[in-house]
Amino acid sequence: MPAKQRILLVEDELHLLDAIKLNLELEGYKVSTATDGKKALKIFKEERFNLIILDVMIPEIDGFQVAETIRLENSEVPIMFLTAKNTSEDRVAGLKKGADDYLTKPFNLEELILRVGILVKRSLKGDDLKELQSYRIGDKTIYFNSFELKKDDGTMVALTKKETMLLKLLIERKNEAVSREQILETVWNYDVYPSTRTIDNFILTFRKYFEPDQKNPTYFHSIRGVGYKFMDS
Amino acid sequence: MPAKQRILLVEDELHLLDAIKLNLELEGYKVSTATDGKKALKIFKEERFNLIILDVMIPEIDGFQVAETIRLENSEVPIMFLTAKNTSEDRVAGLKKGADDYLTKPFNLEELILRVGILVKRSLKGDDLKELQSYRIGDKTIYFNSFELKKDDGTMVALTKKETMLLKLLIERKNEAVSREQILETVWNYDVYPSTRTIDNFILTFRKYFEPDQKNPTYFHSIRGVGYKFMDS
DNA sequence: CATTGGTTTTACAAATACGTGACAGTGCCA
DNA sequence: TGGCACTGTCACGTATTTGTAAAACCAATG
Repeated sequence: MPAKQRILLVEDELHLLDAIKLNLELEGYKVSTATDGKKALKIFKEERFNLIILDVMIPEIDGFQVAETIRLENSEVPIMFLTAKNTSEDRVAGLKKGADDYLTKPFNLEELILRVGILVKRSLKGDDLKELQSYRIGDKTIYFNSFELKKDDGTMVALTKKETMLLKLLIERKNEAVSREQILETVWNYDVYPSTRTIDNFILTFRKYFEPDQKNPTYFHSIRGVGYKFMDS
Repeated sequence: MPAKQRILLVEDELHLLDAIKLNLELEGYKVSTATDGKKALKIFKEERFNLIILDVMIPEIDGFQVAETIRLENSEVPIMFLTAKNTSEDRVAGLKKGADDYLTKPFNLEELILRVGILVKRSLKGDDLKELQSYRIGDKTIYFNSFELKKDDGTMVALTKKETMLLKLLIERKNEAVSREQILETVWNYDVYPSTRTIDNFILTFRKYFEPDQKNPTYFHSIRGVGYKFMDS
C-alpha cells in the first residue's frame, strides 16, 4: 500500500481552492491547504510534501516569496505556480524563482491534474532507493542485500533492517546533508515518527562500527539543525 | 569540470531548429538534432540524452509516436513537446503521452531555456548535481547541499545552517542590495526578530572566509541604512 | 510464557551555534 | 569639524541540539 502523496495547496479564492482540492483528492492525493503565505509557510515547516501548488497573488506574503523561503530550507520539493497573469515575462520570472512549473488561470483542470502527476512522480524518483549492492568504508564492507558487514579480519557482523536502510540512504546521498525529516520519511514510514534520539542512536552504532576515532568522525558527520551527512572520497 | 548535458532536439523547421540549438549551446548543452521522427529514433538508440525536445508535427513519424517508442525503451529521460496547437485538449493529449512538459509555439526562448534547465536538473544526480548546487567565490567554492566550503588548497570547512542560508540568499540576489529586514524575514522566521548585531556577525565571518582584504570588501558590501549586497561578476 | 533481538524512550551530559552587549570605527550631513 | 547614527569586531553566556548509555518496550519465536 503506497502512502498517499501529499500536496500543499495555497490559494485565496475559496471556490477555486475547494474545486482544486476536491479534484486532487479524487486522484488520491492528500491535500493540505492554506489561504495566505504566512499560513503556508507555517504548514510547510510542520509537514512534509511531495508538491506545493502556490497561487502567486495571495495575502500576507506573496507566492514568489513563499517559494524563495521554501527553497532556502529545502531545495527538493517541486513547486508549481498558479497565476492570472499570462505574459511570458511573468512566467519567466516565476520559473527563475525556482518554480518547476507554471500554469496560468483559467486553466483546464485535467491539465493541472496531469502536470501535478508529473511533478509528484518526479519527486518520488529521488525517494526510492536504488540497487546498491555493497559499499566499502575504510577496511569494512557493507552488503546491503544480505544485511551484513565484513570486517577487515574477514568476520561477518549481522546488520538489522533499519540499520541497513539508513546506511543505504546516507551512502546514496553521500557528501550531502540528509535532513532528519528525509530520514524519517524514507527509513521510518512517515506516519510513524519515532520521537527523540532514535536516529542519533543509529548514528551512534554506525560510528562504533566504522569510525576509527568515535569522537572525531570522518564518515558520519552531524549538521546541527539539519541532519546527518556521510562523507567519503 | 562536469560533463556537458546532452539534449536531442527534433524539429523540422530549420530556422527554428538552428535558433534553439544555438541558444541551448550558449547555455552549455551539447545538442544533437534530427529533422524527422525516423532519424530521431535512430539517434536516440545510438546515444544517451538528458532531455529530448520533440516537435509534434514532424515528418515520417510524429512526435507523439516518437515519445511513445522512447517510453517503451527508456522511461527515465524527460521529454518536452513543442507544438503550434494551443488548445488545452491538445496539451492534455501531449501530457498523457508521457511528456514531462509541453510548450506551445510561438514561445519565449528564455522560457524554453528555463524549462529545459529544470528538466535537465531533475535528471542529474551525484556529483553533477553537487557541482550544480555550488558557487565559486574567488578561489573558494561553496557547496550548498553539503554545507561546506572548499578552500583553494582543497581543505574543507564546515558551514552552519544559518551561514548557508544567508549565503544562498545573498548570492541569489547578487549585485542587489538586500535589506536587513528582508534578511531577517527570510533566514530567520517572519516573526522572530533577533535584535542588534546578529546579521553583522555573519557578514563578518563571510568576510573572513572570502575577502582577501577584510577591510576593503570586494564581495560583501554593506549599504548604509539598508543592508548588504553581494557583488560578483 | 519466558526469551530474545531489535527498536524506541528516558534521562542526563556534552557540545556549540548564535544572540547579546559593550565599545571602537566609520561615514554622513549640518 | 563635530556630532550622530550606523556598522565592525570581539568575548562571553546560554538555549538548543546532539551524544551516550541504560532501561523500557514490543513483537516474534520457541
